[in-house]
Amino acid sequence: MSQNQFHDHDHQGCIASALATAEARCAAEGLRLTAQRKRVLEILLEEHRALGAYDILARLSAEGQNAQPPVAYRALDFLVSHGFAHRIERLNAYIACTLPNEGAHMPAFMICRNCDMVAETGRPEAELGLVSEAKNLGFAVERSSVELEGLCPACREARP
Amino acid sequence: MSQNQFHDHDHQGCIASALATAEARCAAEGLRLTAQRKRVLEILLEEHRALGAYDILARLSAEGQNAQPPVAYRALDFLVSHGFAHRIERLNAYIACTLPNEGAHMPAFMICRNCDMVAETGRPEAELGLVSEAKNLGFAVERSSVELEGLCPACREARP
DNA sequence: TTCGGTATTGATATGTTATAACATATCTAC
DNA sequence: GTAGATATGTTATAACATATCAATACCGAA
Ligand SMILES: [Zn+2]
Ligand SMILES: [Zn+2]
Ligand SMILES: [Zn+2]
Ligand SMILES: [Zn+2]
Repeated sequence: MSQNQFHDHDHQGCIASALATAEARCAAEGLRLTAQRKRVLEILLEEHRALGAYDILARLSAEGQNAQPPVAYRALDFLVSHGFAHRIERLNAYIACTLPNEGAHMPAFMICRNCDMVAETGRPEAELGLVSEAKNLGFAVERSSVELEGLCPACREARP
Repeated sequence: MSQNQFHDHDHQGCIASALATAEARCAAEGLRLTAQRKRVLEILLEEHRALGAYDILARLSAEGQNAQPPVAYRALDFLVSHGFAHRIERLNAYIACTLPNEGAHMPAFMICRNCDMVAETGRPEAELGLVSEAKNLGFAVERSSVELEGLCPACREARP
């Protein structure tokens, strides 16, 4: 994969590699990547955008499944809790992790307000600063949600 | 106000000063801090916790107003868009700004998962790092949401 | 292999958060 | 006072998420 999801990249390879990683990690860790969970991950991987649970349900329904809300939420819970996907709080939506090899990590997201694209950044040095800043105040960070909203490179050029 | 909201402080003064600041800024900027907006801000200021729109509606109803959802959301939109309150994405809830003098700013929040207290930190150096990191990727940050979840000082001591 | 516990799925109902749409009231400027 | 803009009242509905319980699939131990 190229530097980040805002730039052109071999997206079929991007999907295949994420799926392969998920299968390998599940096998290694004794997790069950069932058909439903895998299908939801595939749906998330199709685009570098965040999908709502009901978007996923709509896709499943289009494939003939009569999927009800718990179906999507259960699969998403599995994927999120094991680090194969993330929840974007600002959008009430979900996106496949682009760094599933790293296991649990503290991602940061850039959300384009124009085209809805979402890119995940790797290990933002900055975040370590935040965590230690919190520690100085006596607060023990367990999870973080860092989401930046703005214009992606393509949309910046299109409407400067 | 003391260093942050996790520690004891003169909360009546905390409320009064935030209200005074809001009134002053609205006067200076030609904004209308109407009775409803002011009341919602007062409700938010009562505690250093985030309240959902429907929590606010319940308080308004308890005071005799038959307030419907748009009443809360409109007041919250006003308060948030002018920097008197913030939305906590992770909680789908709202909290009064503790730094209303600074006008628009990029806050970071620490959310205690045990007691639901929320503290706002001032100008986290770290965040500047995130923004410049995004810039390097060609992404123009316009808004940010930085929310840390964990245990506040009091809850850390209570259950170590 | 069969049993029994655990994890997953199916299905229905409900809870929670947020906005659309349109009417009415209030304020401000002319 | 009238007109335009802003704010509020009111109803309905969209969008997001979970509770509950029954049925089935899976997996290791007897
Ligand atoms: Zn890709
Ligand atoms: Zn874009
Ligand atoms: Zn206070
Ligand atoms: Zn606490």
